[in-house]
Amino acid sequence: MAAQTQYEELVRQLSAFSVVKRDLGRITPADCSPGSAAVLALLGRHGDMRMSNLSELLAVDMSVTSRHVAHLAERGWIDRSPDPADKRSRILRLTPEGGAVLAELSRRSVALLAERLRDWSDDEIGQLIRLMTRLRASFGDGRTTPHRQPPPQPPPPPPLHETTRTPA
Amino acid sequence: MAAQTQYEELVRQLSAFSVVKRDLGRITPADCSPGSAAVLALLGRHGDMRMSNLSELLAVDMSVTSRHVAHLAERGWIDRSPDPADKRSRILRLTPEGGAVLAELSRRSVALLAERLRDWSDDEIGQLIRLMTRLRASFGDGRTTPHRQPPPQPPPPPPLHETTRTPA
DNA sequence: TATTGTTATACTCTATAACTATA
DNA sequence: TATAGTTATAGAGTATAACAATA
Repeated sequence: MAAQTQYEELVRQLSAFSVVKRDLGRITPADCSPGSAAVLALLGRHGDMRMSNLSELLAVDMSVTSRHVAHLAERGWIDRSPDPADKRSRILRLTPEGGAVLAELSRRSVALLAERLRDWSDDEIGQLIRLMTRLRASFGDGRTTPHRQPPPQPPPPPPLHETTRTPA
Repeated sequence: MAAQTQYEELVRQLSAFSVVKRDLGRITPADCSPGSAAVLALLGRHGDMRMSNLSELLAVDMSVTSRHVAHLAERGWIDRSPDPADKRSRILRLTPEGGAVLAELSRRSVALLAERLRDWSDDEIGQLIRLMTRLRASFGDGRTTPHRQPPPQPPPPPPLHETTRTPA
């Protein structure tokens, strides 16, 4: 059980943390909002999936996911094919064009982080990732989510879809 | 220099981290948005200050601060008195009513965190706070310019344009 | 001329609710 | 009846730009 001061400090850090996200969100390519970028990244990382699955990974309502996906589909960056097993569902898939956008996106964010985290050691970054992952699990789990994931496991970068990953 | 995989994983964590903030933002008292709550917390923590100072602590544009502050002032939770030393400035001060709201706010957020972080040790929480603080510093500090920097990039013209979603 | 703060405007993200089409 | 997904609407956060008052 932590001290109250610690909790209040954590609240403060969380409250002010948006600045990091905002900064990172500025590098998205034209016509690709940070929200859409997150969709591309998840599709590149986990491969094809359904709306509901994506929605869960994004931890937002499906209506939100739907809009981001529609935006990307309009630009030809992802594909929505009907699920033969359930005609209500649609399978989302990154297109080659979407893969290119994702690659550029990835390049830019890695470049930004490499510059910002110049002074960080691998171990420190690893610790931060681990703790953030765990915090998300502590929050996202016990509530709205009808689905539990084995939490403290930053999913290893899974296989990318064909033309997706930045080769660099 | 960290591995690219680490950077990409960190991007993923940052992208998904909003869920924690959203969850925490749900506990604010009536008429007090998360943004306004942050203002109350900073005034309670640092004492009286000017708009510009508050704006810097919040790490948002002063126009944003101005709106939050106006909201709180309308409710009598903070006070805006003219600065005798500089008539352009206004000194912000928490009122007793504002202090009460802040106390309730604090109570609720601490309660929420205590529940969510049931399994965390003091040390782990301390580490998370330390790393988040450092990450914020790495981002917010090096450059006060929240603007696009065309810095060390005289690179091969990528297939995508710079982000210009919110042009002049 | 530069700075402090306010206001108007616009854009993104989000959830809720109503709706459709399947199951 | 319940579920997958879409759309409309509303609320919060933010930045930019134009403006007022003062330095």
